[in-house]
Amino acid sequence: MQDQPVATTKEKPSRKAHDAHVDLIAVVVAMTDQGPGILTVGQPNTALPSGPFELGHRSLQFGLRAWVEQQTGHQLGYIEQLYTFADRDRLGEQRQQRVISISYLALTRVEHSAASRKPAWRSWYDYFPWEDHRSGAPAVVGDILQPRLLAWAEGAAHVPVRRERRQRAAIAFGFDGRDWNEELVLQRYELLYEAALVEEATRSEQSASLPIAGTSMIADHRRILATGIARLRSKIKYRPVVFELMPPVFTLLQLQRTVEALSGRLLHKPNFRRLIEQHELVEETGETTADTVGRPAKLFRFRHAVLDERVVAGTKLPLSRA
Amino acid sequence: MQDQPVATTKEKPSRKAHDAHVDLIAVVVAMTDQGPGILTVGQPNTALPSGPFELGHRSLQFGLRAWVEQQTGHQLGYIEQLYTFADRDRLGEQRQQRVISISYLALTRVEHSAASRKPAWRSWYDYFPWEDHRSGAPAVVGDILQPRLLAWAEGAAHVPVRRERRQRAAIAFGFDGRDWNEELVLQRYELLYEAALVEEATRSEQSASLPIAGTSMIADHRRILATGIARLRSKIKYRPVVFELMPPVFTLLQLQRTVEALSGRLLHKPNFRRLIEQHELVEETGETTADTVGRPAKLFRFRHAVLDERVVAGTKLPLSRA
DNA sequence: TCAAAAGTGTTATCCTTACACCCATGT
DNA sequence: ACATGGGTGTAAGGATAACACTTTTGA
Repeated sequence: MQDQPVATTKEKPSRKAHDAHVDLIAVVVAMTDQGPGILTVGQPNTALPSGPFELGHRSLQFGLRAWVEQQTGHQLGYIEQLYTFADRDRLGEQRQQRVISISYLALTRVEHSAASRKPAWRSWYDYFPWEDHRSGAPAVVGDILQPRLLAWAEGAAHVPVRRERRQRAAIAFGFDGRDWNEELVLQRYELLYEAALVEEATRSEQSASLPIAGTSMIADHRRILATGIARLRSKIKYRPVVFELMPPVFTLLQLQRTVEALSGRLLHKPNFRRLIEQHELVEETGETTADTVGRPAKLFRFRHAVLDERVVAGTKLPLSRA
Repeated sequence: MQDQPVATTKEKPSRKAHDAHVDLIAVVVAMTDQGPGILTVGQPNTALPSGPFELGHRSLQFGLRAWVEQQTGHQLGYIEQLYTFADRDRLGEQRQQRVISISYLALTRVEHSAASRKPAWRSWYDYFPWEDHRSGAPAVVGDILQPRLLAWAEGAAHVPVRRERRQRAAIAFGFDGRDWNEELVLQRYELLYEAALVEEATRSEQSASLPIAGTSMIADHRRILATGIARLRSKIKYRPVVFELMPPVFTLLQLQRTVEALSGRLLHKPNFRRLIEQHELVEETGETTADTVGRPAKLFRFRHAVLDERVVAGTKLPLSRA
């Protein structure tokens, strides 16, 4: 590594002029009794843990860990980067400055210890009630969102724009008999934002419009949360990340319930079990549950060896024989 | 959007203390006559286009476009974010400052115009010669990299570390009869870096060690390039991004050659054609090529409609019937 | 006629999906 | 007995992979 990491062919203007403030933001996910939980801060639980990146931080990830620990008392395990974006910020005077926000997705387990600090876990469906399709499509989708989105679409001045809005809404929310796609979390939030159906969209306006859908969050934290949920819903399909959320030992139904909570959809039990066992993701412990009801279930643990053996995902390109 | 985008529960220290310099770096890919090309700058073509994010830039992406255009004369189309990382930088005096690097992947076409400025395209296999398996595994892998990597593995003090190094190398490079996985570009580069087989790894050392494998780049640009290639090799499998690199009209063989160039592997022609046509990614133009040799081929164009209709990828979870 | 590339047919195999059914335990 | 959850069998359908083969052009 060099001291001057970027040498462009052009002149380098004086640096101070465009230096930026860097914020780290965490979407921390764990399974709670109330469903898929995210770690929140602030009094009405409307913010994600976050804080500025400081010179004392050894790296971006260390800075993130430090802030989350300081603000919630929770220690992070698995972390991956989500997205980086920039906004204009205003300093005390007239001068403007940049704010760079670097967001991360973290997966952990809740500690049931009697620790001094109780981290504030909230179900992510509090913020995105339209995302939980485990009991079929929620009423809010057909009763409220669909008519409002269509009204918004028809409100466009030009025909092609109307058509495009209708189509985007139909794809994102599964209107007109289309399938629900649980991965389109961000697209759905963005549509609701554009249609001013979420509180965040009406902040800059004078129009004290009707905040309709779900609990809102400060700044753009809910958009970041949407990004995190989308990433996780996509990733559980091709990489064994669910196990970061599971206790060391679990039954297959517990595993299934977790995947269902994350994806917001019900799964087919026999086929789910075969899928897991066929991929050799788990191994029996030999124990069974002393469950209160029903036949005792075998207990399993994650086969950590799979992380070494395979790289999990397969091809999809029709390779020719070597 | 609010002016103060992040409100933590903690005190906010004075800002200037930890403000950071922000750099934008682009991995710009296009198909050239010499294979998969990346856009380079600098005299021996050892740098990616890059520049600082400035207050005048409307957004990160606009800043990136501006720098690439200014440094290479090339206009960008498709852009996606790759990764953000941080390094410590030294200012003039003793004071340290942060440098945040935000990297992007861009896909374009080369312009065959007689423009004043000729952008400097280089085959990415100049920098990663071990990644091209279109004519089978390159000699360098078996002749040089394998013995050196094994020597490096055996150089570890402890047995478990030796074992782990051997296994990582075997998985990444397909030793011991394992399949080659073209997506592990970054893992391979990191292994070679750890084993000090790339020039970048020997810079801080006094040891004027032997730079073995491929053309090196300044700072960590080659690592960023590896990240971009890996992302692209992965993405062409589940999203129709190849077409960003194709001319408006093309034959199926040209399309196949492009995918082969990107993935570094040969594909099975009949099955490739069926795959493309089955997914309805293209439509015939009605024209055929006036090709110099062989039977004239039908010309196709990308069906842009697929971007609206489907979201392309399928499920992978065993959903229960609604 | 031959080389080179375009293009079609067909089969074996694997994975996914759906349906039907049996097992073990507590109340 | 029956409710609840655990667990197995199997067959249809689709996608993939491998093989063999025909077609159309220019040299």
